[in-house]
Amino acid sequence: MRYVSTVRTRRAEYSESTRQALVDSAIDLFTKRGYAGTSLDEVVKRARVTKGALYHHFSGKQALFEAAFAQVETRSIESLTAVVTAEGDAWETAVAGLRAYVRRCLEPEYQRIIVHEAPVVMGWERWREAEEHFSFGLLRTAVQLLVDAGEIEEAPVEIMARLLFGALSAGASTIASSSDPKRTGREVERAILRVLEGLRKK
Amino acid sequence: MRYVSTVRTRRAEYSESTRQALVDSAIDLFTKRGYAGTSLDEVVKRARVTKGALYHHFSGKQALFEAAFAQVETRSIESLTAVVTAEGDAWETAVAGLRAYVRRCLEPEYQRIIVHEAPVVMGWERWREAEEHFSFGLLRTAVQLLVDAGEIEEAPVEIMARLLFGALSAGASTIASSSDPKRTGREVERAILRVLEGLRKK
DNA sequence: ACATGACCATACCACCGGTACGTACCGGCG
DNA sequence: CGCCGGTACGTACCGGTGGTATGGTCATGT
Repeated sequence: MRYVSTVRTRRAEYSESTRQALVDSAIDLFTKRGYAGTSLDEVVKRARVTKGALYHHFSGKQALFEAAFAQVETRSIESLTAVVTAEGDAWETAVAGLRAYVRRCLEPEYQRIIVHEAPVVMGWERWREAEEHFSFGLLRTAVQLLVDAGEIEEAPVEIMARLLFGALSAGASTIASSSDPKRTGREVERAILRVLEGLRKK
Repeated sequence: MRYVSTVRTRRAEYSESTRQALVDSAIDLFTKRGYAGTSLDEVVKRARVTKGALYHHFSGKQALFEAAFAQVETRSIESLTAVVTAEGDAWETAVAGLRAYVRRCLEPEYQRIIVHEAPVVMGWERWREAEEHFSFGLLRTAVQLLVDAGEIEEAPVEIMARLLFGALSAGASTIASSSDPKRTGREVERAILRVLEGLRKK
């Protein structure tokens, strides 16, 4: 069967719908119980299909996770790019992007799936590669913009972005598990800002 | 049977030996294939015992992992405390400790078990609690010492230590997966030093 | 109209973590 | 020395899970 781009059959919509239901179910369960803790039986049960449907759309549990990963990341990118690519002072937009990213890190689905589970489930190398097109890629371009604008001193952008990424993730985890997330959130933001200020050209 | 502290029966030595063999086997396999990827059958096979022995010494796979975790961390602590508690300039010893820690992060067993797998296997909260007595506790005291010595500006030590911990882990991962680890190692060290210098009081 | 393939359900298998239970053997005691 | 209690395992088995094999249904191209 050839899918002509102009047409969109009803059957194709059904198929896409079940696929989407599977991914949504997966995101929900992976967030709550983690990768190892969720069974495919439960995923298909919530999506009201069977494993036959799952294995038709995905090659396995791993692939299902990667689809969930991509979906969560895509949702993030859409809102973040708007912030980072805004006009105006480079430093200000960078700080705004930082705040936005920290907020996103607080969402349970991002916290669990992207930050914590993905590196072990996908393997660090593959995770790194995937992140090039998503959050990390955005962060790196943001750092690059700061360097280009002469705000921070010349440095290997790749390395700096990696370190910042790690610090942000750790900060997000700290906030998420804090007994007073609001307060901790402010402290983390202040701390990261201080780090950035330390890197800033005088 | 009461174990009098002065005596050490031959039987007890055998038992301790098999326990140690199990932990060693676990460390080896967890490092190579990760937690989910290693089966208990293989662990006991390499240790030349059966699951009966394993479940006599440990309550389950999770407990075995935590034993491996503790062993790897204990090995690290011994060498690191020597560096950090050395006499001399606070700034210098902190930098030396940093170098030592980055080196340790490059060991595959530390990289995989402590940095990557532990937070998901043990759960972030429990991992955080355990790390209080190990690497992270050491890092935090190091940061505290710097603050006390007036080297860096006042700040929530807990938060700063968390961020540094995350940055260090990310740096270590970057080095480990680099095509030119030596060069990347130098760059990461320089980058982290620059971050620290940025925090330093003028 | 018929073949074809997309889409999905059902039944089943191999494997893994965990449990139940049996056993060999050491160490103390009368 | 004989008995006994408990430790330190080995063996057999179970429920559940990821993955596969097979078949059925229905839209769509020819």
